[in-house]
Formats: sequence, structure tokens, C-alpha cells
Amino acid sequence: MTTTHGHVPARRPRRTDARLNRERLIAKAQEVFAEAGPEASLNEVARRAGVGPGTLYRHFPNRSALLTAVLRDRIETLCELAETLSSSESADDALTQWLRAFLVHARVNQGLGGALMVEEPVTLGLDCHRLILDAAADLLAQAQRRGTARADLTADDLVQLVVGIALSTARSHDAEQPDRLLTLVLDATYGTPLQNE
Amino acid sequence: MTTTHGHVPARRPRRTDARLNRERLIAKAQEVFAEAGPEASLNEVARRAGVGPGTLYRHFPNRSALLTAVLRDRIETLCELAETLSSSESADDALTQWLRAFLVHARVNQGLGGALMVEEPVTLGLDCHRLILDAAADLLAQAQRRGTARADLTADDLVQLVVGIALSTARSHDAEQPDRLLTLVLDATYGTPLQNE
DNA sequence: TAGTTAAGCGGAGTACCTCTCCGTATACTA
DNA sequence: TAGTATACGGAGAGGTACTCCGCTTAACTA
Repeated sequence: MTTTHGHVPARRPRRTDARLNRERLIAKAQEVFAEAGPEASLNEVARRAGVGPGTLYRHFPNRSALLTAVLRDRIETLCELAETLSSSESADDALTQWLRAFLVHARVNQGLGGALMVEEPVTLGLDCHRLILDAAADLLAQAQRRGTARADLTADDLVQLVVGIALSTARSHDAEQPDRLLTLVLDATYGTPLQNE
Repeated sequence: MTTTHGHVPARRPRRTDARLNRERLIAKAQEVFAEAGPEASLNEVARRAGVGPGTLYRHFPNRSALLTAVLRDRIETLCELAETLSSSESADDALTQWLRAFLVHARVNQGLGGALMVEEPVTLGLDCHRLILDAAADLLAQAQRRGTARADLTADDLVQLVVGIALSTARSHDAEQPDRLLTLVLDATYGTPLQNE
């Protein structure tokens, strides 16, 4: 088959102009999403990156793919944070800290992260959704074994609740509200039915 | 000054065809929103109602107005429910029951109600948003005075949290999840650190 | 009942969107 | 340097929101 030496495909490396365009697209997408929210015009992204719409859609077949790319770094950071925290002293604190970080992430760019968590499972369900859920599950399990988190409580529910906070406060004027709401959720996470203390 | 007798405007009553069209539009809008969610095409609504887009937009100047009209009955019912409940035995139960009813409302038609609560304050902020908030404030205040609801806790926060549940679970496959999440929030609303029981 | 009038209607029109297709240009390889 | 796979750009199809304005018609009036 053409230029392949072994029987492993070993495709040509990506052309540098393609790589550059891809990077520019992601950078401009971040800008545009920050200004106009997750429903922003993809044409506008292409325009600002100085490429045609066709180029944008070849690199990112749909909106979700672009959103994912924009958030990729942040998601990886979040997963690393989960790993770091998972070996910390207090399992409860680890979960708490991570959920706070996740809320910040989900609220970035007018709820872009939150929007992605809701849309993606429908569109192209996996990847970041799975990564986030696994990280949460790990920390929650620890907080249930070694900490004081309620046993009835799934990672999915917890994440969904935080995503909800991100979405409903995406356009809120009260900058403190997201944190207050998360604190409330955390109060429910620990405590209620356990009467030790 | 044409046909006015007194100096109060006293405009002609609305033409019956206009009234009928309005009703048909609302009915069809409910249908369409149920099928396609709150982002559904308004052109489609007009088409199904058998009117031109111009007619739709004269009756409802923007999407929000149409959403509000569709949910109007439900909102009024919700406010009446709040009034009824507010004179019930247990203030805690009253709040709980009302929040459950509100969650159902907010989830109707793929999160239409929830979407409205987030969009509306930006677009045309008042009316149903205000009504809901007042109802919630009343019940919460009672639950704080006569019941066991935490004193630090505003109606706005509580409502926002429930709206968040509605939004994030709008496309969830798990039909029980919304209720589970609300239960969690209620656990935080009453009691956490109270060790009676 | 016929005439007058303004309320209301419809749909063409503008400007935007998403996403596809394909002829052209170009970076890499040999 | 030549050949080629890769990537580009933008026209175009089909959708959306929303506006404008000439025509229709319900409702009042005499």
C-alpha cells in the first residue's frame, strides 16, 4: 500500500499549515465563546482565525468537538488534580476541593463547560464526560470509605448537580452565588444521616 | 380622540380572529416545544398554527414572550399552590411539596421552564420570574420561622438550585435522577447539623 | 344594512446561521 | 525539482429569526 514500510499505516505527519490553523482556531474559539457563550457562531470563529468555514469543519466536525478541544487542557488539569488530591490526608477535603475546581471549570466562558457536559452525551458521548465522571467517582468512593460522605450518593448525581449550578448561574449577576450553592450541596454530601459527631 | 367618550382611551376590544390566532399559537407552541425543546423553531410554530411568521411576532415579540404564555397557566397554578400550602400544618412539608411541584414545572417540555427562568431576567426580566420568587420566598420564610429550614438560605438560591437541576437533567435518561437530586438539596435545606432524631 | 376604519393578516425579504462540496493551492517527499 | 496527498477557501443549499408593508376583514356606526 503506497509508502508504508511495515504493515502499520504510519501516515505522513500533519502539514504544518494545518497544525497552525488548528491552533489558531482553538485560540479564537476560546475568545469567541468567552464573548458570546457556548452558542456562539462558528462562522465567526473561522472568520477571526482567518480561514474559511470549510477549514473549521474539517478540523472540528461539529460544535461539540470544538468545545472539547477548547476545554481539553482544563479537563486534563482537572483529572491530574483529582489524582493528586486522591492521595491527600482527608478524603472529604479532597472531594470538596475537587468539586470546587470542577465548578469553576464548568462555569468558564459563560457555562461552556456545563453546556458541554449536558450536550455531549447526546452528540458524541464520551471522552471528557467519561474522564470527569471517573475522576469524581474515584474521589467520592474514597470520601465514602475513609471520610464522611453519605453512602447513598453516586458520582453521576454529584456531578450533575454541580453542572446544574454552573448552568443556572451562567448568567447570574451575583458572583458569589455559585459558591454558595455548592456549599449547600456539600452540606448535603456530608453529614445528614450520620449521627457520629 | 375619535370614538372615545370619556378621556380614558377605552380601546376597541380585540378582534375575535386575533384572539383565536393567539390561542392556536399558544397551543401549537406547546406541541412544538414539547417535541423540540425550548430552542424549537418559531417558524414551525407559525406554520402549524396556519399563520404567517408576521402574525406570530405581532402576538409575541420574542421567544421569551411565547414561552411565558405557554407556561402562564402552570405558573399561576404554582402560585396558587404556594398560597394553599402556606396555611398548612407543617411549614417544612409545605416548602418541600412546593419545591417538588416547581421542579416538575421547570422540567416540563425538555426544561422549558428552567430555560425561561435563566433567560428571562436578561430579556424581559419580571413577570413569572418575580411570581415564582415571591412564592418561594413566602414558603421559605415560614419554614425558617415555624419549621427547621436553615436561617442562612435565600429563596433565590433555593430556586436557582432547583432550576439548575431542571436544566442539567433536561436530557437525562434517568427519570429518577431529578427527584434524587432535589431530595439531596432538601437534606441540606433542613437540618444538616441538627442531631435530634 | 351599507360604509368606514383601523386592527390584523400574510408572506416576501434581509441577514444571519450551520454544514457540504469540490476546484484550487501548497507543503512535503523522493 | 516534480509529483502528490493534504489542506484550503468560499460558493451554495437549506435552515433560522425577525421586519415591513400592502391587502383583507371584523367591528363599529349611521
